[in-house]
Amino acid sequence: METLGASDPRIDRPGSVAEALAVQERLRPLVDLAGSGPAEPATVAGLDVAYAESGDRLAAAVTVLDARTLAVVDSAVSVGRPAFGYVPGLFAFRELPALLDALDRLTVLPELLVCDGHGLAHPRRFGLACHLGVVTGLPAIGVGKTPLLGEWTPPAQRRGAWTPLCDGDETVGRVLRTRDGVKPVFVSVGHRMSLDDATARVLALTPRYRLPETTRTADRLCRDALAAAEATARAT
DNA sequence: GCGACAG
DNA sequence: ATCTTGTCGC
Repeated sequence: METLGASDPRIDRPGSVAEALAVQERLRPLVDLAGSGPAEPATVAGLDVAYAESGDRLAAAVTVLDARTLAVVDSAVSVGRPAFGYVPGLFAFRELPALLDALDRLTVLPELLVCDGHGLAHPRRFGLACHLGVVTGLPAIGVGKTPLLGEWTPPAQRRGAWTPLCDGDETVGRVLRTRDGVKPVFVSVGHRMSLDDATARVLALTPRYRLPETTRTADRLCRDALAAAEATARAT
């Protein structure tokens, strides 16, 4: 259950901030902004990671939901170590190896990835959702709980209301109210998905709570997996 | 120069 | 992210 070492041909494992920035610059042009993904995917995956307080271990989880019923139809976890320090803007390098390993363990290939973090709403327009999308080739969207950058005004209190998230002249995402009167989330395009479709998808995934069912199920799974790994480590 | 800064 | 108590509400 351990994350494989530093040998995943799909990704780079930068050893410095400068190297990580170079990787983002190189991959950024590969993001598909045409929205070539299915407007109504049959399956949607949620991805999330939990960290041990010691900071030396993490658990990544992916849950695949039936897009219509929101029932979990598959899931997988991967326990490993953070692959990079936490640096705002380089966040993806920290979780990518473990998330890809978890994706590899799935039986059902999801048609859309819903990431816990941003996509284009990123200083170099290449947040975790873009990175995961490009590396896997799957449509992806980013849903952040707090903004990384951008100017915005609060959307109306009603579920479904939204305002643009802007970085200078560019609209990099949307501030979306997923529940009446509850703090909004920050939606941005990751890969092969339009902002309109991404918004519709997030609303379809939030019939009851602020956060998408995808991230909620993945969050519970990675927390449980981490707790189990910690318990095993303690007993060994 | 001084903050802000996804998880 | 994680650490943390109680508290308000359905």
